[in-house]
Parts: sequence; structure tokens; C-alpha cells
Amino acid sequence: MNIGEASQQSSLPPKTIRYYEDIALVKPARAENGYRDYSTEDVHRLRFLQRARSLGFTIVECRLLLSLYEDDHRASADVKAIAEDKITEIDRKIDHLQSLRLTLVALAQNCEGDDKPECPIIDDLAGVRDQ
Amino acid sequence: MNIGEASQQSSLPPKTIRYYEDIALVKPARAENGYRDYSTEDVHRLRFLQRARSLGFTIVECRLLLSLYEDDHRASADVKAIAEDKITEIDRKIDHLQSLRLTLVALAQNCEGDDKPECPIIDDLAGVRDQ
DNA sequence: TTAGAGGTTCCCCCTGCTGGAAGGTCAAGA
DNA sequence: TCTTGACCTTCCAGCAGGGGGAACCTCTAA
Repeated sequence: MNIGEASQQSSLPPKTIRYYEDIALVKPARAENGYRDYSTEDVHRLRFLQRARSLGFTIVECRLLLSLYEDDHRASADVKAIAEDKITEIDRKIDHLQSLRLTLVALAQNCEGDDKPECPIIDDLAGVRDQ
Repeated sequence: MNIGEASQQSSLPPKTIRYYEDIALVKPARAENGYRDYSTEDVHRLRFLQRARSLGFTIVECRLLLSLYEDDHRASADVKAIAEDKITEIDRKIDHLQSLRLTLVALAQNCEGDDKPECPIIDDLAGVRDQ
């Protein structure tokens, strides 16, 4: 099938699919006319990539997951380790965002939010210690 | 002062400081020898940028905050609005990450994590509906 | 005089695509 | 038969926010 249908079946934009070929994540055949020709196998890989990316895995991780996906002798422990690493990473990101949030909320609460220039948010950014 | 000292006083790498000049966030003077020459004003701006970036503001937002910082007739409401938008954005990011986390934890919990190939994580990525 | 620690510009690299230009191909309708 | 328009191709450039490194200049101290 052409890239348009592969796109619909994988929920990935054609541009992204071409990019994935560029970085050797999928290797579709070529038709006589030079068009890419996707097999159902190829579409499975694309759908796999779409789902993995949407779960937050990087391209490097997707490459690894894809190789495990296609390895009949894989150990599920290897897959689980990747997932747990990702969970740890997500936890760190959440912690970081929550800490940013706390700071911003504290600053915003102290700001009158009126038409006067006095502003503890600006003061904080400027490094003013007092107030 | 030279870029090295400006770097120390602002906690920003020299590369970043040069980049900020490139995108016109700071405009240091030049000494006779061609070296950048930072005033204390410039260093204040750099410190402001360092703090704002560390709180998660984008370069575009920093540019806006910087102009408010230097506007004696600013309305604190404008600053507060930017901060509140950022909080909303952080909330969305946290929500997204927590939803990813939930999915990944559920998948990881169902995975034996042994040396056998059966793996619900891979099955999910592959779009296998039935477990 | 010479070493080494600074400074300068320039260009490429990263992630993960996205947009656009310039052109080839195919199926359907007038 | 011609044309239109949808689809396909390749290539090039760009986003954020810098980082790495080359090739070169300048200053200071021994």
C-alpha cells in the first residue's frame, strides 16, 4: 500500500513515516513507480512506533523495543526494565514540575495583579531578597 | 567585565550568554580588543534570565518578562497573567505525565519480568487487545 | 619569550519532527 | 486526448535552547 494508507492505518503523518524510514526504523519496499510500498508487517511496526512514542518512549527506546518486539527469544525482564526506567524518568519530571509549580503559585499569590508596578514575581526573578 | 566573570556572576555558561546576545536578549558593549564588556545592568539581565529560565519560562516569555522588568510603568497584572498561564501549562504537563505513568505502571505490573518472551507491555504496544 | 588561560567567530550537532518548493504519477472527467 | 487534482517523490530549511569543537586572537605572568 502507498504511504497515504499506511498513514491512516498507523495514525502517523506521512512526513513522520518518511522520517522513520530515514532513521531506519522501517524499511518499506518500493513499487515500480518509485512509490513506497508498505506491507502489513510494516504497518504493524508503524502502529507499534505510534503507540510507543505516545507513551513517551524516545526514538532510541523505540528502536530497542522494536527489536524486542521482533525477537521471539526475548526475555520479558528486558522489556519490563525499559518500562520501569521510563516510569522513574517520568517520576523525576513530575517532581520537577511540581516544584516549579509550588514556586510559581507562591509568587503569584503574593502578587496583587493590579495596574501598579510593584510585583513580587519580578522581584524574585530579579533576585531581590527582601520581599 | 569579560564574559567569564559575567558567566560566574549569572550562573550561565559563556555559550549561553553568547546565544542570548545572538537572539538579542542582552546587548553588551565591546572593549577595544573586541571582547564583550558586560555592565552590572547586563549582569542583572543575565541573572534575571537565568532565574526565569530555571522556573520554566521559554525564551519568548523571558523576553516579555524582561521588558516588564524594565518597564517602570508596568501593571503587575500583566506579570501575574504570565505566571498563571505558566502554572496552567505546568498543570497540563503534570496531568499528561501522570496519565502516562498510570498506563506504564499498569503494564509493568502485569509483566512477569522473567526470561520468557510473553510480555503484556509488548502486546500493548503491538495493539494486541486480548491481554 | 613562551605558555596557558582567556577571548573571538563559525559551523555542525542534538530531538523529533514539520513546512515548503519543485517535480513525477495516476485516475477520472470533459 | 487533455487536463485537473490528488497523491507521490526528493531535498532543504527550520523550530528550542543551546553544546562541542576548530581555528584564531589577546592578555598576563613567569
